[in-house]
Amino acid sequence: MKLLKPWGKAGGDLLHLTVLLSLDEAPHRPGPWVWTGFAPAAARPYALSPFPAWGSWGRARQLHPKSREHDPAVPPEGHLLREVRALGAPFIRRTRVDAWLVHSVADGDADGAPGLFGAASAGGVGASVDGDSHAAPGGGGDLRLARSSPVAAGEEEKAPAEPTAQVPDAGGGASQENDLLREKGEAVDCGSQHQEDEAKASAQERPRQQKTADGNRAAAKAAWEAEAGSGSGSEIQLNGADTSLSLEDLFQLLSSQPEYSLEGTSLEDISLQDNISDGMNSPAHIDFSQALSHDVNLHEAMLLYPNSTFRRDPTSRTSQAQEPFLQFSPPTNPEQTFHGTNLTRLLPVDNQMRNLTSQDLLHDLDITMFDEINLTSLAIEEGFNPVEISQLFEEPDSDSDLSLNSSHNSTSVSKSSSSHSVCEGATGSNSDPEPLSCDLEGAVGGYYPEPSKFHHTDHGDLAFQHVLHNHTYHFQPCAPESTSVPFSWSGTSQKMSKCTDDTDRNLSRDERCAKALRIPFSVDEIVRMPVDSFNSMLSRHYLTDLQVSLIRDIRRRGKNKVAAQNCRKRKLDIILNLEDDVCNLQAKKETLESERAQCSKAINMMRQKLHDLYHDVFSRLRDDQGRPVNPNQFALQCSHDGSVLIVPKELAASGHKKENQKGKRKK
DNA sequence: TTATACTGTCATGTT
DNA sequence: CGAACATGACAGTAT
Repeated sequence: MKLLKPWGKAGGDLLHLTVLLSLDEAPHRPGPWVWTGFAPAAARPYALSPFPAWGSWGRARQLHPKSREHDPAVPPEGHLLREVRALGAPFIRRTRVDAWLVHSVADGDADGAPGLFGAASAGGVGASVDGDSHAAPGGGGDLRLARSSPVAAGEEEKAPAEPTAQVPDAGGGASQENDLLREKGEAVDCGSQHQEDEAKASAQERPRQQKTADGNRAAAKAAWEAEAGSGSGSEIQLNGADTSLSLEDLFQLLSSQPEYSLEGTSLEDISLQDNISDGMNSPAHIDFSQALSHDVNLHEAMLLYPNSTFRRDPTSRTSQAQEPFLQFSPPTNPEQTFHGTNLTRLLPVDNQMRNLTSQDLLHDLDITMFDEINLTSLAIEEGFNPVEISQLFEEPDSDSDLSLNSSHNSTSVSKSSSSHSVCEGATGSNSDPEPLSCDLEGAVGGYYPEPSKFHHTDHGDLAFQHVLHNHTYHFQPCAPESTSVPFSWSGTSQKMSKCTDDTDRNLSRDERCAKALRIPFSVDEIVRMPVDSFNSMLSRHYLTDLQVSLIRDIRRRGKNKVAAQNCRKRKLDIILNLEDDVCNLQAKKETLESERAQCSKAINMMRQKLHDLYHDVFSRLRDDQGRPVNPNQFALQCSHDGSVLIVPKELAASGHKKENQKGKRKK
């Protein structure tokens, strides 16, 4: 059994609620085993096993996006839910994440290695359903799958015997799943192993939980458990003995589709409303059906204010989300917040209690967003424009852009070991995330045609240092060298931020390097300029060696880039032409073969006609005595003057030989 | 996770 | 001889 992990671009992507499939590869039970989960929107096109090796289903296969649209076998992106429906509702309803988790833990995943969505957790998307909760420092992920797993796993085995512990409708699905598990020999393994792991997990985790969970949270949790345990008020009783709303349960709920109403219990009726959004004003409750069908961002749902509606605008979301955090003092230790150790502290107390389950869920979903939110909230308190900060945070190139657009005292020099070019490093670490450790000494110390453009703002540096002093922001994702490169925060920050976003986002490495070294020509000019103009240009301007070197490198690389493009285009053309030639030749061959067949057919027809005519003539011939001529003894022979003679076959044969000999002699 | 396509870059040879 | 060009190979990224 394999779980399809979400992958793809994690950074900055909003978490969308979608369905993730996994395939059951058991050879004796072909067909898909469907699991559900969360995935970044970017993973959706691949949610149907893009790699044939991953499953026997093989319906969807990896195709280049260009070719995918031509392949009817690959379902369009928007049809995933329909595909899931087509696979059968019971499997969808009976999603079991914990079973996999048990295996994962047993395989050594308990140390916090990426689990179901652990891989994405590092990038911030999909971070965790699994839990990273295992590894969440400080026990932030105190709501673990494993917590409900033992019961779930036990239930996995006991499901047929304890149908009451299931969702009213889940009995059928449970039995089917149990059957599947038994066939795979995993159910027992799941159960036993799961309980062992649960014992370990609970032993390790609970003290941490007790340390980290604040009183409100504990109270809320207790209240919830009491309520759920009593079975009253909860329209869906999840996982029997363990009455807490686990992630797995949420998985089930969220991944189920509203039309599969869980035996008459639609998602809208699910007690999640009572427990997740109960604390909020009622209009803000999460509409899971909408979420499922419209990819509503879960964070939006979580952060909804009573009078808010689902918004997709990140800006509005940011500004909206920051409000609750304003009520709190900034965490004294940013690390604590950035790693999501106690995110609930960022929420108001009342919401904290009410959003317990959603907090737990969403904490695991995307820590990155919380990082962003924390940063934003902190920045607000520092008097910075949250939008700018958000942009900086989101901007993958913000490091380079910042260092490029602001004045610098110095930066590290990074020269290529293989050449004299500056800003090397793209080869090893391509484009955007590249450190861009350009040598700016020449830029700072050299002469520039437009020195007025440069404004060094000491107070800006001080402002940033102030920020660094108070909050050690971790810009590593976007600014590995930011600590050594002070930049202007104030005054020009707005302009800078705008410039960063609007103009630098799509700059190539050479363009950014050229900008960094204040080279007064565009990259396009440098590359396309004729060599004479280029040389005269270099001589006309006072340029440092570094600038000249960079310019020549830019020109060389630009030329070579164009050459490579042309070369590839040419190669592609050649290949296409060859393919065309092959097609043409094949068509020609087929044509010739058909012509040949037609000729053979015509020849045969002619031969048959001649044969018939020959016999017809003979049948009409009579000798002197009026008897028919025997065609075995005589033959018809055409003379040169057109007359037809009847000759004995022996003479005709000798006559043919003589003619053939004459013909050969003539030749 | 793996396969594939694309792209930029470098080294090297050719024009 | 140097510049431009062509191309194989490699690495990184996107899908």
